[in-house]
Amino acid sequence: MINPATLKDIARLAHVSHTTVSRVINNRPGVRAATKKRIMRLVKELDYQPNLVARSLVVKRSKNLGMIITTIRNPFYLELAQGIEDTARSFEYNVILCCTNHDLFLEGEHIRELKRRGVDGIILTSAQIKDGHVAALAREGFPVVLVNRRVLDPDLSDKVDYIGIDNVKGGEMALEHLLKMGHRRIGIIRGSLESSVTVERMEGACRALTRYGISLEDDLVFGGDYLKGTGYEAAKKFLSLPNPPSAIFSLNDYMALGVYDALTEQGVRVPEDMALVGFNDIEFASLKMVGLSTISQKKYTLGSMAVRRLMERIEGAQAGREWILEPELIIRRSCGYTLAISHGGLAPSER
Amino acid sequence: MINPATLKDIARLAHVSHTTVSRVINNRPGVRAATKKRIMRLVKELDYQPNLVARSLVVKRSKNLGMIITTIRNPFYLELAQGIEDTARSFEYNVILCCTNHDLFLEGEHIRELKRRGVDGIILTSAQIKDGHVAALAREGFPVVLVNRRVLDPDLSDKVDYIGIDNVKGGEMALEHLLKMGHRRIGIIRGSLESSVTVERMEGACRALTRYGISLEDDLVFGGDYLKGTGYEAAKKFLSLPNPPSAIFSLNDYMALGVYDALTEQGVRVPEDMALVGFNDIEFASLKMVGLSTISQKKYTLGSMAVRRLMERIEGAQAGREWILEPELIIRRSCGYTLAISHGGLAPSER
DNA sequence: AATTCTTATGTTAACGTTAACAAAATGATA
DNA sequence: TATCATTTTGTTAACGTTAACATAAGAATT
Repeated sequence: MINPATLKDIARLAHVSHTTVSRVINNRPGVRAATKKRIMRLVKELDYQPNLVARSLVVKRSKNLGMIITTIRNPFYLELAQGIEDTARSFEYNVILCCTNHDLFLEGEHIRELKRRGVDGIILTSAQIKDGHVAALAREGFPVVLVNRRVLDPDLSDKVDYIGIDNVKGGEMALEHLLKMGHRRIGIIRGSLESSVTVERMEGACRALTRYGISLEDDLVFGGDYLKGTGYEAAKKFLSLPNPPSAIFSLNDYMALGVYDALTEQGVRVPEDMALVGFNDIEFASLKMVGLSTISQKKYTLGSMAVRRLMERIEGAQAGREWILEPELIIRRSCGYTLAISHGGLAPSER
Repeated sequence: MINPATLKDIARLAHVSHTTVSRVINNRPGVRAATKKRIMRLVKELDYQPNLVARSLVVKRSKNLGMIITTIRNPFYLELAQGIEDTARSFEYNVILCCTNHDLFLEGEHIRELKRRGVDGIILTSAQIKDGHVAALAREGFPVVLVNRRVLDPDLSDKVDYIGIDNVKGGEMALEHLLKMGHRRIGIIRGSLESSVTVERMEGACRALTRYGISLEDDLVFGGDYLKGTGYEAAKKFLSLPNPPSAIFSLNDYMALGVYDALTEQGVRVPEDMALVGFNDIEFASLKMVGLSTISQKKYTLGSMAVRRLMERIEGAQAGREWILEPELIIRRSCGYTLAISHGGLAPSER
């Protein structure tokens, strides 16, 4: 591997100082046209590529940002990541990918590493409700933007940015929809309580239940980790109940995949024998053969907005803003609504 | 944001030279225990974090690697990416994520950018059969490892590393399986011919066809881009044929999703009315409600091996090796095999 | 032609590390 | 106690840039 040409190499060949070359490279004014041309020719000829690590060192900007997500396996993060990557590139930023695998310790390690690497900012989607790492970053004013999950700490609200959707409303919409269709025993599958998303969606679900005068039954709530396996186990447990639910609300779509697996295995039909509503609207949900009703959020937009906001922060903007997008109920087959309609009517409560 | 402590800060406070501090940080021998302890205490106290960009500049190693993929939307790359990320971290490497969106120009841009950033090596999954960017990297001896897709250029075979599976065999297995089950008109959906994967899998498919004395019909081959939409269009086209195929081989699973969409839309049952075999075994394929028969490859392993090999290359190993893993036929519902079995027999040709 | 203003270029230092070498301090040996 | 070997520490330069300031060369004004 040949050593790439440096500013000084070009300077020597062009009989100018390296500063002049630097000026040309960054096309700053104050260089005679002839000199500029001579230098440019050499730049082309030697295929000069500026050494960004050297530049980073002096300008104290790496044009790198860190993206911390729990696991890339969850398709939800795909679209988010795409929004982040695309938008970052449009700002000439590169993205360093970090997965925490739901491990708070690893999150800390990654943050430390990213700071050592001199990233200009971090987009973090793995925040926990009480998250010391995020708190520390926020307090020192390091540019972070939380996406999807947030920290719930009033002290921090003016020190950290957040972009997400109204999860309470989303949870409420999902449950309300099932309740409207006449379901009264509804199984709820949630992920970790350390995620604000869980708390908020549960809160929404409870609101809807309360409005219908129903209280949350312990047996009908299954807690896990937002991965497919949790959905599978939850569904199996629900089915084994003496009085199983007639509908399931899975707090994310990825777990709903597991629900489908368990139901298919036991010959339980969706939506005839069991209605199902998910959350996030991952690509899978929209497949015709699946038709998972779900609460949709604009994942790409979320990622894109997060990067844009991060850029503002890097440019010095004050922290402490938040953007809450609207969730949307997407009705497909799995909730049974379309079926009810085509059978010429809704459940009793709707008539 | 407070400026982080530097070596010199610590040196000043510890009344030693910064070199001594550097020695302690990198725990090199030749520092008195007492001095070391004094420095260590300060390191802890000030929460000193070495500036990796400064270090990179002098040691000429960034401990960063670039991962270039076509699009993170294709679930195939998820698992691959995970293998890469996990393994990279185990070597204390960070991964810079780059998506080409199937654009060769963008691939070039990314490579250039990564080199400017001083990555130690690149893992590239977006190679085209004739790929000038890869060729250039290979010729200058830059550490690259190709995964999944390769360049087909005899001049380069001793200059570039490749890790993939035997796609010819995979294609052959898929088609042979369908042929064995009695199918004689088989629609084939392929992605871009610029990908070696396409050429190889097609080659395998043809071999199987030839063995059965069948020639490839133009109408039964649909070319696209390995994304879902292609599968959808292809299936619709096949169905509109005066004499539609009885089976479809989709060269990847992601397109098979589109096939399902089209078939479901038109009320064509899988596998009763149309058998279907995919390739890659993405998570979706294994869902019980889907049961997509497919050719499996160990995606995580591929990624992991690629990183390990890249590390060897960075340490100076000679280029020019390749690893070809074995594909595996995964029989699920969509190919109709299990159905045939349960009906007490196979298609005529198998009896 | 001398003076001022402007434009073009150069010199030097800095960024935070590591590396090569030099020097000082310590311990062992005579 | 002087000498040498060894251990510990320090000095300086380098990595490839940009930034601040200084200087030189031209052009414009008197």
